[in-house]
Amino acid sequence: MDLFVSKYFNKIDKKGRVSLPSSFRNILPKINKNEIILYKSIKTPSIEGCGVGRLKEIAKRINNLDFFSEDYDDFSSSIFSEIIPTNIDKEGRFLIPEELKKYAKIQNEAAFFGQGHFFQIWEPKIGLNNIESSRKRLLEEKKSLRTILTQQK
Amino acid sequence: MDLFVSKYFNKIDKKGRVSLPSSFRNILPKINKNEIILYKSIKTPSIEGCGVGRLKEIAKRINNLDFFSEDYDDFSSSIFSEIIPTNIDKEGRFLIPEELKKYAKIQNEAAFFGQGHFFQIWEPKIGLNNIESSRKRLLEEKKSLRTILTQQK
DNA sequence: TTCATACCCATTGACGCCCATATAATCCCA
DNA sequence: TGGGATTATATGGGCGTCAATGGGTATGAA
Repeated sequence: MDLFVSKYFNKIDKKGRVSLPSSFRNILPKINKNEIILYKSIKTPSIEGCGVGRLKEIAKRINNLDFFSEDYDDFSSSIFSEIIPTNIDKEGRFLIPEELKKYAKIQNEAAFFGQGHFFQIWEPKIGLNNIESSRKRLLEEKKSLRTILTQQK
Repeated sequence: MDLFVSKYFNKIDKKGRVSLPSSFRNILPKINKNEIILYKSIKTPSIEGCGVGRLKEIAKRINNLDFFSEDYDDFSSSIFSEIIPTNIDKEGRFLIPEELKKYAKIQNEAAFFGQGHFFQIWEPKIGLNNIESSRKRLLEEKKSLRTILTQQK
């Protein structure tokens, strides 16, 4: 499995350390296997993270936006300048920067949600509520959900 | 036969392990033959499962959506975070995650129902009742299998 | 010095791997 | 073709390993 999937709830210890779920660690490329990048989610009060390789993908997507649009400026400045490279220790733990912790209202426990090519870190209750709302929105638009889930190649 | 078909009733042992029916195991691709993915059924109190190949298809489709759209967020959080990859041991057994067991009210025995490209896991009595009601609904609405099978899209 | 962080070591519980057995299915040969 | 022998499947249990977590200490920057 080479995608970030599933949910994990890990504790943050006195020193501020938290384990990146083992299955997430295994997805990181062997080179840079002890580094992830973190940044504020644009649309939600959560932290997003991924391996360093993913950064290039994001850059490409932004670059495809119209260079003179407001979106371009907005994304470009809100993403790149906000990115925080972070090291993972030998036990697979890392420190969540204070600013990001505050942004996501995280205190003693962090919820890790797989999102395919990246993952999110939430305050557990807020995160679960958000998943609930996303799911409701999708179910209301049954047609698109069916298309994605049931299409055969 | 490369489809999940038929019904099986297997016991869950003290450690929580249950055998994936042999005929289901044989359908899994040789690569990834010891991994399945599980998730809550959207419409019924049951667990659905399939091989990892199917997930990659879905991931590809989601990734093709507009990266900055709400749909993208909704799909990725409702689908990827709900998916639970699970390993199958050498004897062909796996663990049903607690959360899913609770969702499907499964305790000591699990019913496996083939559904073609995926399968469902039910609490045996609930599952059998569901089949019964489905059958009744079909009869009451006087739909014949023939009607359904010959319908054009 | 003081604070922050990385490294090292320890603990606990869960899980994977291995081996064993019973029952069922299949095979094979006289 | 009958019946013993082999194989497959479902199931049970021991035990080592790993993931998550906690804490001590060294290192380095302010």
